[in-house]
Amino acid sequence: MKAQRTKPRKPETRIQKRNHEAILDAALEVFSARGFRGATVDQIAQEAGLSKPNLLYYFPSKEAMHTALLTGLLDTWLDPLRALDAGGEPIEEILTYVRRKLEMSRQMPRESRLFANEILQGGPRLHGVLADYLKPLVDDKAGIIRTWVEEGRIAPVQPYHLLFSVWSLTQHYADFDIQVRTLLADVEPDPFPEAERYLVSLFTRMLAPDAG
Amino acid sequence: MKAQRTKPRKPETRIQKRNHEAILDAALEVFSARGFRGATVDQIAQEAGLSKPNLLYYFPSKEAMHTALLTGLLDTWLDPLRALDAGGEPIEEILTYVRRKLEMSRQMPRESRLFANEILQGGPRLHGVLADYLKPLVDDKAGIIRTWVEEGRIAPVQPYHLLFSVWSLTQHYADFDIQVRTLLADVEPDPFPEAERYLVSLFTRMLAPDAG
DNA sequence: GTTATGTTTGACCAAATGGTCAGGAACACG
DNA sequence: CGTGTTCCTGACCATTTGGTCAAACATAAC
Repeated sequence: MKAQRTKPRKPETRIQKRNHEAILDAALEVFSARGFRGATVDQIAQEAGLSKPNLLYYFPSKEAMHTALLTGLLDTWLDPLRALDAGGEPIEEILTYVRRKLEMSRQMPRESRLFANEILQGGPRLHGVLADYLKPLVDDKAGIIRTWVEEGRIAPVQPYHLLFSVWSLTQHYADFDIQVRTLLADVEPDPFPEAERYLVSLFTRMLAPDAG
Repeated sequence: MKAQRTKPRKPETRIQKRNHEAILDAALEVFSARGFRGATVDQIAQEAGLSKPNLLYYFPSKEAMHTALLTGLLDTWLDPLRALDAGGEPIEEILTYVRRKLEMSRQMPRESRLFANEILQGGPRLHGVLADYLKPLVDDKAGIIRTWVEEGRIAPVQPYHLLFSVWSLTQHYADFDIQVRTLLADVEPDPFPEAERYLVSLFTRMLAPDAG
């Protein structure tokens, strides 16, 4: 009790704030490009412009940096899904979701690859989050989609697989960026404009409710 | 000349064949689960039931095992695409392609993850293959699809993005297996039957040529 | 059986890597 | 200023890891 009197959480110093941010940004850069095991603390330190012992002054371990990244970014990552509104016009809602996810693949490819790397390896550092945090959200949104189907406002689809398809189609442009760009090298320098057209068309056609 | 007289490639011993296979299978298991950097030679050795020095008797380095895997599996991996036939019925050809790719995700998830891991990291050990080997094939098949579009036999789509969508949608079920199974835990124990129905429906609706 | 070839391993090495620590430098604050 | 706190670093350590090697062991062929 008395021990708790002194401020339990000291506010961050100016320097702490700057360095925490620099480190997390560097860690995102390196982890997303090489995976957890493939990244070295030295690489992160160099990317952040700090010394290795200095990194470990701010984070107790490599693992801690990784965890801080995953948990810190998950919210942002799921924002577009959270915005899916049961009260909106179904097809427009889903198209907006697709557009926002694609935009995130364009603007935040490192985050996409960070999660992809993690899940690819069986998500050892993510299992809990998947089941406890992601699943309830997905169950909720899948329920919304099921309702839309039952009301005949979109074509009949399995809601979970619809969500999977949005994820895979949009994140593909971040996660497999090199492949996409290699194959499109002499066709389109920037894949995203055409990707948006393609995906909007795909979901529009697939979801259009059966006439009659 | 004279030096070449003695058989340039000795035929594989019985033991060599057995161990080469055991090692490559073990390497596939470990590399696909942990990535190149995350895999250790010891793990592969244990998985193969051999000692580490013994592995390195059959392959000169960890890198060599990885390369042998990638190049050896690429052909199999691209078989379904190669089978896409310009002379077939367009939508049926594409649906067959989708089904075969999905079947490969089910039967060969390790191979899928191996490639995914590699491309995710910028494909340092795959760049050449992508440009020299995959690209010509994809250019060819994209040409077929473009022709189908021009002939009005399928709805207008950007051929490359159509191929990307087949890849991402099908491989998602192998690469993100844990996520898929976690989210579907209390819905469907085996995601694949429903996945096939969903994907067939998706591509059927999207590709149906415009009436009139 | 002898010999040549192919196979296996324990012991070992150098480099890389995550992490520690004692002490020094910079800073905040009275 | 001076002093307590925060910040930073060079040197160091233990472990892991890819790879080597000499010598032992198995196998096939004559």
